[in-house]
Amino acid sequence: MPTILIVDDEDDIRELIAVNLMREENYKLLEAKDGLEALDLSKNKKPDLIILDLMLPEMDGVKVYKKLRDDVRTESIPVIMLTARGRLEEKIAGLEMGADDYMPKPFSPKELMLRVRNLLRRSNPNHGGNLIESGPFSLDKSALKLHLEGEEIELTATEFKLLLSLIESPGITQERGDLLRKVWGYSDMIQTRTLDTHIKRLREKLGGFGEAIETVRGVGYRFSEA
Amino acid sequence: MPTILIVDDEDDIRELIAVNLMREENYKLLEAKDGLEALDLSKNKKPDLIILDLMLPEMDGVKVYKKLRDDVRTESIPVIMLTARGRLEEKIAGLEMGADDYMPKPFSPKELMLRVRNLLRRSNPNHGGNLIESGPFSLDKSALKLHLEGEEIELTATEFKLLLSLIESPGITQERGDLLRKVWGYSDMIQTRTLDTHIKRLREKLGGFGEAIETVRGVGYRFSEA
DNA sequence: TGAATCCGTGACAGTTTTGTCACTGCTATA
DNA sequence: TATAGCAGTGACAAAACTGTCACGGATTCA
Repeated sequence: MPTILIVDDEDDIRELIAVNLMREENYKLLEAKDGLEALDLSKNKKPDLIILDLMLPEMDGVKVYKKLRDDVRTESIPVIMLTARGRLEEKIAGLEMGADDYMPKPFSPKELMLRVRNLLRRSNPNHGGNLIESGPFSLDKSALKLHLEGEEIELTATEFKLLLSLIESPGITQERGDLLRKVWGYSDMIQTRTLDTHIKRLREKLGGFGEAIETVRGVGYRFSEA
Repeated sequence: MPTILIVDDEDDIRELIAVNLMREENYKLLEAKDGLEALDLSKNKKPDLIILDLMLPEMDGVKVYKKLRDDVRTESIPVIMLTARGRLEEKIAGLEMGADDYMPKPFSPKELMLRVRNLLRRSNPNHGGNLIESGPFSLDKSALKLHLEGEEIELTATEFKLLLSLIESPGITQERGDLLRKVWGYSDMIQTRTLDTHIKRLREKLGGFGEAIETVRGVGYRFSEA
């Protein structure tokens, strides 16, 4: 759950952004009205992303940005700059400073969402090693959940381990004994129907994508990325 | 569960190794009596580690080793060479060829175990991104288990997610709301005793190490690596 | 085609997990 | 020291999870 810091002196703009961010994703928000507050929050709460209006009272956005970049605690946080349309010099200044992205005002909330999502993905690839992806499948090892085409699918602990075992070796047939060992810790006991039952439950939860788990008769199962 | 290929023409040595490997760890074993069989198995079953006796009928171990290294499918598999004591020329030849380790015969099973474990750890660091370690804690994201000072501790799905959340930000205090969001997906509902109860259960399972989860009164909890 | 295997499936009961609650104990502050 | 707020704890019932089994369908091979 990434934390996003919104820095703008206009209440309604902060509100607009906040509402749109909260709608689609599970973000945590921080807000700041001026540069000093922004710098303070950035150091103490360390957001994953900053949305920074360049027009600020007291200390302008460019100054804030430079101060952020000068501190080891904040230098790597990606920043999206908000700038009034047509103020080209600001835009150029922003890009030259190495800003990660900028948005001219007035902006489309949808577009902002997309940029936020992209930047977060870029700066935090793989969700800290907790995401394993294969085709449309995205397994979250920290939440024990599966994301499949935008849908979030709850898995039980056993289902999760089983799917992870399969998905970690795409295209490779895993013998029944292997899977029983990996998931259940069984050392022998091949003559059990437990594996089949759990495969069935998994396939059910995967809906149409259940076919990604292929049966290899007499051997075991294989995950094939679509 | 790593696969280990034992290559030796003497039945009793293979047996000796097998028995010792199986005793302490959860390895899967393959066995080969001669060089041809070894090469065949290496390509088709792809072991994570090979224990190779240099004295083999037909094709000697050095030749087998060279062939392994010449094939992209097997070149990165670590090899432990077994060599008769005092045959210094073999020892040197082995090391020069880039062998990963060697053991003079007769060898101590215990020592062999240690070398196996070390090599596997070295060649497969982090268990493929599934291990997260902090002090004596080692969380296995694929098995949903905790290893603590050699002991294996079973965790429920909720306990696992909670401990992972804490352990991923060592030293950082996480607010009650944050943890509730991360682990349970609650968006508000701070006034619940659920978190406390699960913290208690976790601490119990951690035994003496339960103190690693510190209470920050009025705020939340913090994991501190010992 | 027929026999033998192997796999898919639905039902079910035992077990484990889970969240809640009431109560107790602790800590900070005045 | 008194008080209020917060955290720890044990018990409990509901819910979820899990493994097993019997049966039926599918596949392989002779």
